[in-house]
Amino acid sequence: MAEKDTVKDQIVDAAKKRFSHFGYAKTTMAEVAGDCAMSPGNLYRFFPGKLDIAEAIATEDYSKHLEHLRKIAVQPGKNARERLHQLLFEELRRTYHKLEKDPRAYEMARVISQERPKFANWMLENERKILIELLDEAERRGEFKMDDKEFTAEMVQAATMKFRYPQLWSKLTLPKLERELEGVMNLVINGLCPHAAEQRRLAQGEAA
Amino acid sequence: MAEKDTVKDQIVDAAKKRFSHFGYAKTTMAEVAGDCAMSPGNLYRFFPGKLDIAEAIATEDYSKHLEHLRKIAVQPGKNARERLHQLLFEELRRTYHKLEKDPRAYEMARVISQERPKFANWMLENERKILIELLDEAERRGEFKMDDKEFTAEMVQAATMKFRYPQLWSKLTLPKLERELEGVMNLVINGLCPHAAEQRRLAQGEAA
DNA sequence: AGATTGAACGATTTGTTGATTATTCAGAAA
DNA sequence: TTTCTGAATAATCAACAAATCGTTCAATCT
Repeated sequence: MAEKDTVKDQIVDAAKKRFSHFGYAKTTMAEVAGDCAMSPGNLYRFFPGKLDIAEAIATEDYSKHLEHLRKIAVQPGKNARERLHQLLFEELRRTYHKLEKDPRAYEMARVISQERPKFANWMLENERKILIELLDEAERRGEFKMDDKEFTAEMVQAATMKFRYPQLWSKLTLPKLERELEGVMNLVINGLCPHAAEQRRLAQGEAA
Repeated sequence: MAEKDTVKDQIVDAAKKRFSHFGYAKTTMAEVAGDCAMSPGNLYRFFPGKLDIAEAIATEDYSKHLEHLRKIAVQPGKNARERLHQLLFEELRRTYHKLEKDPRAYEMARVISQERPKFANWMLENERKILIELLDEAERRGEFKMDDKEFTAEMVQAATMKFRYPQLWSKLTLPKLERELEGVMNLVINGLCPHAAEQRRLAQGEAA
């Protein structure tokens, strides 16, 4: 089993190099197998298929990102608004830069989310868990107020959908996207209903 | 000029029949011309190209829809929350049903928004104007409170982006989309900040 | 003159072929 | 037995040819 894991890692490493160098479509299983000094057929003892290797790479990469987000969400010395702000902006900037400068990453993101819709869903769920923790703590501290935290987290994600895979949906530049995300975030936090003016001023003062 | 308009209408009518029957890609300019008892070349005295005929059809259809939305937005005897609710839901249901049951409509929507990004933008702008009027009146009546109405309208649109061309972005069913839109709308109206409880209860009571 | 045509042109699509590639599996190696 | 191989297979892709179609415009008609 430990043996298997190191072989899997070897395959993932070889594939990672090929994919990022030549792209997903342009690297063949035979090449990856060759890099690992094994036959193409043998790859299938470790992965069900080519896409699963790509998924393993994406999972590994994404897990690191998740760690990062988790740290942001529990950052001490910052209020919930600030942490939510940083969380959403980190998400936007990461995917924007990743897909912007790296056509290989873009290709892999497209293929995986096309062929494995479950994967995109799994990412959303993971982030929602972090979001729920943040909301939960914020409510305990009296910063936010909501009925159902799970549902609210889902709605925050729905409202910020546009900023998740920005270049799949619009051709907006990063500054414009950031301006919009800022606006949507304020809308979601403050709402349209008129309420205590000091609360609003307080919150906006802190965000700056 | 009046002459030209009736010929244009004739062309649009013929194209509308063909497009909805056989699809945009599968109907040729020669066929449309034949239906109008004219030569293919003559079509170009009335429209710059095939896409522009499709755009004319879409514009005509969309204008009716806009009228409908406008009526909803100024509906007497309903508060701003209710009218905003109906506005957003009407938008969701229309596009959902239109694209759901009619693959031809889906094809045309895809082609136009792909080749004429300006058109999708124009639709957004038109709806934003309605939204701004609604927000403006709501603020005057003290129902909503915001800094910049234009910007807020833009943000409401950004937050509800997911529900605009629902099937281009997700495979969710209409009931699930409606549930989400309901949630996002409440979030946008009430916000996350805690505020007067009676306001929240009042608003939710009215929405039901 | 202005309006209209339809053949001509270039771009796009379609159909076909051959090659490449992911995947499988019967058997060889360990 | 268990691990691995590599040829066989079926699916996909690439390249090329033929056909189709959107668009133009010189010629024709009114």
